[in-house]
Amino acid sequence: MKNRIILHIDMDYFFAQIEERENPQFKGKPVVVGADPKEGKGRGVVSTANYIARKYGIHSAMPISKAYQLCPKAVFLPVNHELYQKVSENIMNIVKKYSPRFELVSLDEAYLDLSETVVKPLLWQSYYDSYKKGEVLAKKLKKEIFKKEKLTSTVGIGPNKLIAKMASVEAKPDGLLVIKPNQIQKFLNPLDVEKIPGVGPKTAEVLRKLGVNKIKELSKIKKSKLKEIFGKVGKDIADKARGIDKSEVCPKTEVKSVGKEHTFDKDTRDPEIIFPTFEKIIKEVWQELQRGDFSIQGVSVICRFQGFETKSKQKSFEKAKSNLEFLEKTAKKLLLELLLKNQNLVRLIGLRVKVEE
DNA sequence: AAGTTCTTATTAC
DNA sequence: CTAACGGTAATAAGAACTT
Repeated sequence: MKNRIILHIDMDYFFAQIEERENPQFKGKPVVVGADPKEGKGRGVVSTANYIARKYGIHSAMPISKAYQLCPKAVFLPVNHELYQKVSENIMNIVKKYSPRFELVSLDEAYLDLSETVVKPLLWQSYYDSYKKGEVLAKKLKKEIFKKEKLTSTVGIGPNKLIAKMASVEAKPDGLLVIKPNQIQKFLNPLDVEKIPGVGPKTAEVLRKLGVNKIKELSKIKKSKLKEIFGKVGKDIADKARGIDKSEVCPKTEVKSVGKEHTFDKDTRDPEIIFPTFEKIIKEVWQELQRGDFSIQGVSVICRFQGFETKSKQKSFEKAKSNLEFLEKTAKKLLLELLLKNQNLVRLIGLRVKVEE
């Protein structure tokens, strides 16, 4: 299908909005969902903050200690994953009804390919008429979700996943933004390069040093030049700056690795803390592996030390293994090697298993 | 020299 | 005082190693 219409839906400040819904007494107050702030000594990060909290400068992924500094009187709540999972299922069951071409991105995000739904049925209509139909559909979807779940969402619509996603980001909260093919450049040009999915802080910093801040400037750089600087992703970035994205809605990717990690309350070197924690991690990863018919192709152990220096050690196997004793033996050996080579205090330990099938 | 494995970095939600 | 930074997963690049 050449001319597609893709919809991206993103729930507004999802975790925090659910908490507001469940606890009306929080309405009007700053709400921060994430790690325990522990009077400002917490080690985790903010998962989601409502818009009132954001006015204090609090945002996702911010250290919870900083969030506490910015607004100690905010309502701080732990992540209630079970609840959000359930609400997510309810919502996604609604979203799915609007097109069979459905792709779940995370608990609060999904794509729909509306092409079949909205382009084909009336052959006499133009591709542009279909955008109108898409917009009507989006309004209905938002309304249905709000009626049934009392939660607001934002929808973006465009000719591909990239534009749909970027449109929804610009439109939130409680928004709807439709970008037709002839509006792509106008939409992208004034946005910061970091608005492109795949351009994070590091890439943006390199671009900034080249005097490139806006997507308009980025789109003027030759693809070959970007490829030179950023390698394979440079090519993608060049396409994205021009609004080009051929990726399909749906393909559910198979699991390639399963892992667990844990950050200690304090940096430590105490074997009475480190090893029992690691045993637990191994057991949990093994549990997770049992949920599918996985075989172990490789084991990698991660240690983050004081000062955030992160080291990993891995071992892969020609013929896949599948027994707990082997996993334990290999993982412990790798951890020992890491700890011997690095004498600093340990902040985090983790285990990741490469799997097949 | 080529192919595989290991290590680190970056990104996203 | 000047940083503070979770957990899970994918992917890419280059180093380090086998063969």
